Amino acid sequence: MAFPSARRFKSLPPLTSTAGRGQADERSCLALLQGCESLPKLLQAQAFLLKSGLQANPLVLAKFTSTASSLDAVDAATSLLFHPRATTHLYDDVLFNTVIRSHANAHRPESKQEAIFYYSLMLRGNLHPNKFTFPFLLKACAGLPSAHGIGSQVHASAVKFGFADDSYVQNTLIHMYSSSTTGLDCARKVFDRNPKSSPVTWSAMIAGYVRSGLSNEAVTLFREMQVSRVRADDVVIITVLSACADLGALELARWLGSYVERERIPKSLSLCNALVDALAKCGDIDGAVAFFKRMPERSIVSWTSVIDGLAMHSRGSEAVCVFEAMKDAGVPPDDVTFISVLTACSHAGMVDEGCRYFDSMRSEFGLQPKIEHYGCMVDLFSRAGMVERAVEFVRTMPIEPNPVIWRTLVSACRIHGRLELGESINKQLLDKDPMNSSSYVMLSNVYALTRRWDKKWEIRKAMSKHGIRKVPGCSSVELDGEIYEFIAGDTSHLQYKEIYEMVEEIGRKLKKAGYVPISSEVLLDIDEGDKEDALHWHSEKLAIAFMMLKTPPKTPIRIVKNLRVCADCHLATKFISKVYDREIIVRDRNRFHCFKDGFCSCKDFW
DNA sequence: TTAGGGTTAG
Repeated sequence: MAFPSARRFKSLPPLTSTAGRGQADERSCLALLQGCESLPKLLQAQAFLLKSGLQANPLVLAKFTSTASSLDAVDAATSLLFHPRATTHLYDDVLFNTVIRSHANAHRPESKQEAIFYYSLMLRGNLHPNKFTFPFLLKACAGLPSAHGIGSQVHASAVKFGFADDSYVQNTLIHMYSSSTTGLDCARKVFDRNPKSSPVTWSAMIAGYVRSGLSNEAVTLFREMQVSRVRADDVVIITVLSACADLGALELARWLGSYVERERIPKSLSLCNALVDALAKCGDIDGAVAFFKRMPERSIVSWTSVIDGLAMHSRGSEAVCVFEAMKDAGVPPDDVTFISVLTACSHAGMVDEGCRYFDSMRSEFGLQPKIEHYGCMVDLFSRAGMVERAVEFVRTMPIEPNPVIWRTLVSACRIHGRLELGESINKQLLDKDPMNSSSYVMLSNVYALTRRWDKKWEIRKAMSKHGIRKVPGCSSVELDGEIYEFIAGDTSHLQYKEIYEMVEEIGRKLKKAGYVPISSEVLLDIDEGDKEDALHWHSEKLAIAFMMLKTPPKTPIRIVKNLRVCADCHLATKFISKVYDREIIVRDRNRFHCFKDGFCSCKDFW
């Protein structure tokens, strides 16, 4: 058989011999390849293989490719395998599986594409795939942006060769299809057809929902799994915990923590990390820190999760302490850690510390700041009211600013009363990024603040011209293990009349206590009385009223929002926390607000 | 040689 040459050959030293040298050389080659993890070692082995003429020995080649852990090593190994002078009649399915697996496991989309290329090479050489081939191949498909399209072709191939019913193939099919939003229905079809006796099948489908942002569906499926009495393992728990983190489902996250203890599920490092992350993102930062402290082993992910959690809760100085402890423990921070540390400084108004840490990325750790780190710095200056400095920072930064950075600046201008500057930046932003609804909403806010209703009307027209709609505000709460969602002005809830009456009652009590609604938050040119009404029905107030009705006095109320808290809801919630003596913990789009005794943990700084 | 997961600016 004749294989076309692979596309990316490294230049290889000239061959001194192509003849096999017998068993002794084969054994020494295998010994050399044992534990051959690093690239220099692999290249050394590669040279030895060529020298001894063993580069076409399938046993040696399979070993060679399977030891290749880094991308460069995979390249080096395959270039040797498909060397023009390699003796191709020795190629077999096992060898190709090894090559496909190495490429499927490499973290780079091009490598996944390569895996598929080698499969086509295999078929062109009239080699038949075996049952191991498809799980590798489908995993490669899952990593591609066009997973659904290519994956279904591979699926058809698995059917043709009679391996589609294998349980490993079925589970990887679920994973592959659910890796793209368009394939979620296909994944569910495969899932529904399966016996579902293994936790692998369940976690593949549950994770698919989480990846598509359907965490509620993920939790529902986990409950079905409980009913069907399949024992969850650590991977299932990790997946469901990530759904909890997304939803802010604290009760469920805590329940999973105790389930792990009760069922003696192995507390792997990843599982512990997932629990720390979920507890922090669900608002139980003290629980997260306590669990983190008890962990027998900690990775960079554990440290970063805890720093990030503290940052979200405005506990900047504690976050910085943990960061220092991490360095003392000999764990060097990476770029993700720095995003968390800089966020911590930003949310706690620690400008000097933030600048120092930003500089230390390069000077102490040799890390090149990315656009996200520049974004953190713009946010750091902006929140602290240093608008000029933020603008200057953007002007001189060595990377092209992206829309996120421009939006951060616009928002700073609005909060700190620099309306003209904000307006001009916002207009540029709309030119560059005309399809983003938040740019329109922000500019519309500026016009509302300056009472330029005609301009606001133009914005509304521009939005409808582009077919853009404002994302509706949504607040959710967890009660007895159920998640209840509220959307502004929503009347679909069964008890909506009671809820609306409660909102009215709260409003009356608040006014007696001195609350004056902030009506500039209403983006309509209606009279003041109607504006107050519109504010009443913000989703956050509906959620609070619902929990007031449903829980005993003094029970803390936890709310998860999809947008940032508006100024009026922020003020009203402060009053509610005092008047009703309730702790109210709100997770907004990017941080936590803990309202207690009339104050918020963000110190009105968000 | 086989499957499922895992911290990221606003």
